[in-house]
Order: sequence, then C-alpha cells, then structure tokens
Amino acid sequence: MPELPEVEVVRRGLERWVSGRIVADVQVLHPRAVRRHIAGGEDFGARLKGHRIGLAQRRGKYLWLPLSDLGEAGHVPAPPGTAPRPVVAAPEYVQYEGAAPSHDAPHGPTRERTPLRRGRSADSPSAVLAHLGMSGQLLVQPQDAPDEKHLRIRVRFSDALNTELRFVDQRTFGGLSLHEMSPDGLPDVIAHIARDPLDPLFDDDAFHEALRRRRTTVKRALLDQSLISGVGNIYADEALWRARLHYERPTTGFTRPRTAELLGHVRDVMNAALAVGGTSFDSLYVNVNGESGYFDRSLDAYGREGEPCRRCGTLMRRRPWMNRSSYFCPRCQRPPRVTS
DNA sequence: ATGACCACCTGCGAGC
DNA sequence: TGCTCGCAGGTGGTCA
Repeated sequence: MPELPEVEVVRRGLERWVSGRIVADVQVLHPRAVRRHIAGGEDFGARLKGHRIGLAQRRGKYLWLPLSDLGEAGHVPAPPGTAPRPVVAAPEYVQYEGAAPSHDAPHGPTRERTPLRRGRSADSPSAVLAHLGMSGQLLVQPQDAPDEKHLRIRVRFSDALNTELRFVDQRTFGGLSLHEMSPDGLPDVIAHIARDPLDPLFDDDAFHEALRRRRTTVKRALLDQSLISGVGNIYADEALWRARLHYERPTTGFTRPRTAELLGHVRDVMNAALAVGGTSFDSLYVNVNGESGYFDRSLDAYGREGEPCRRCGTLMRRRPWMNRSSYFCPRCQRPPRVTS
C-alpha cells in the first residue's frame, strides 16, 4: 500500500524513535511476517537480540535498520580499509533535515546535503529489511498498549523508554527479513531496486535512455522498481495527470524534455505528499505513532472517477488496468493512437 | 532477455 | 441478515 512518501514518513519515525536502541527480545506472532528466513521466526529473533539498531535507511519502498555489533561473536568483519566508527547517537540527537535523503555511495559526486553521514556503515554487516506490502505498518507503541488485531512481530528494547516496535500487517504481503549488506551499502536482496527520484544520485539521463530502450508504456515503466523505485499506483496516476500523459503512452518515443517534465512531476507530487505526512485513505496507512497523512485531500486523479478534472472540468475516468485501476482525465490525457 | 500476468492474503462495501 | 462479488497503497515467480 504505501509508496515512497509514506515509507519515508515511517523511516523518519523509526530514526527518531528506534535508531540507537538495543534489541532485548523479539516475538514473531505470524510465520509469514518473517520473510526468506529458512531457520524460522525464532532464529530470526535470536539473531536480532542484543544488537543496536542503526540509522533507518530507505530505497524506494524498502527500508532497513542496520544492526551494529556490540562485540558478540558471529559477525562479518568490517570491509577492509573502512575504519569502524560509532553509528548512532541517542535518538534525541538524531537530526534530519531534508526531503532528499542520501543513502550510500560516499565516494560519489560531493553533493551531499545532509549533515549526517549516513552511508555505508562499516560496523553494520547485517540489517533488518522491511517492506510494508499493501497493508503493513511499523508502529512504536507503549508496551502496555493492547495488541493490534493483526500484530505480527513485536520487538522490545533494553532501555527504560517503555515503548516497543510493532509490525502490524492485515494482508501479510509485507514482512521483515534479515540480510547481509552488500559492498554498496544495500541489503543484498534489493540490489535490483533502482534509486528513487528523491535520491540525489538518481540519474535522470540513464532513466531517459532506459525508457527509450524499453518497449513498454509509461505507467508500466513508472511502476517498474528496477527503472525507478518508490512510485506506486497512486503517485503514478498523479504524476501522469500532472504531465498530461495517458498511462498507455509508449515510452519509446519520449524526448528528453518530456522525460524531464515527467520526472519533475513525480518529484513534485512526492515532495508535496511528504510535506503533509503522506496519503491515508483509512487506518491502513499511518506513521509510527499511528497518525494518518493528509495528502488524500490533494489528490488530482487517484480515486476521482466521475468527479470533474481540476484542470478542464471533464469527468475523470477509471479503467481496469493490470488487475488494478488507472484514473485519468479523458481530455487532458489523450490515449495514444494505437492501443494494443 | 524482456515483457505481461497472477498468486499471495484479509477485509470492506455494494448489491442481491 | 447474510451471501457473493469486486476492489484495495505491491512484488516475485512464471509464462510466452
């Protein structure tokens, strides 16, 4: 369910309320909630226990919590040539300044704007990777709060803060998993996920070339996480409406200015959503404190079937598309001449 | 190799 | 009241 802005809101909440704390105990209440971990939920929990949670990171719709070693055995040593250094300050000292987090590639172009050097953590060889799927939530709750109906995983910490981290997921499409970090600072299993459009190192030209190479249509391309990550059904429809592009428009003929304009709209709509806490239609998307975002009030396309286009007044339409829906203005977003 | 589809789940609202 | 159907923010595996 959540797309980049919603996941980023959650990441910020984790950074504020969870990073820096030490895992005391993990309870796995539903086996599907722990993914790709053959040894099972109990082993998953045992491997987290005693580790300090590093700075929450995100790429696209994935987020992860690096685990730092407190000195126990059984960990991959730091990569050669990288001096270990302390990962995190206490939560109170963590600051975050902008809408454009930078994740890795500390040797990349020196355009880093964040004061925090969040990058490859030499002393964090493994990480807990989280994907929220369609209905997942990460909540920081008081320990005595009643269990949510779909509570799947509970993480307790070894401090006196009296809050715990909960993974709640109605449909169980999401989950947590444990992974080694690859040399470029990502959990190994998400190496195929492209940078997201808010990443300062996103390569606009490479994206344009990839669009032209692909024989596909524009909405499929926007949803392809190996080309551009973080875009889902809502923000794809919103960006296409802003760019006046029909979702079935082939990408092959895209000019550089057209790609640039589309990317600009993707970034604008995501930043606008981020500024108001993301999009919530119901209680299924909330931040770590259980609060909804307000961007649903600002949607121009998604969910507006039968309502007037905010640009031209024509009634908006919904079309079944890939087992989901596409919302568009039939006048502003003309279909391509040849639709297969 | 690339592109297109569907299974994986639970719940809710509409219609009968 | 209660059934069935369609629909929901995503992804990976599999098929052509």
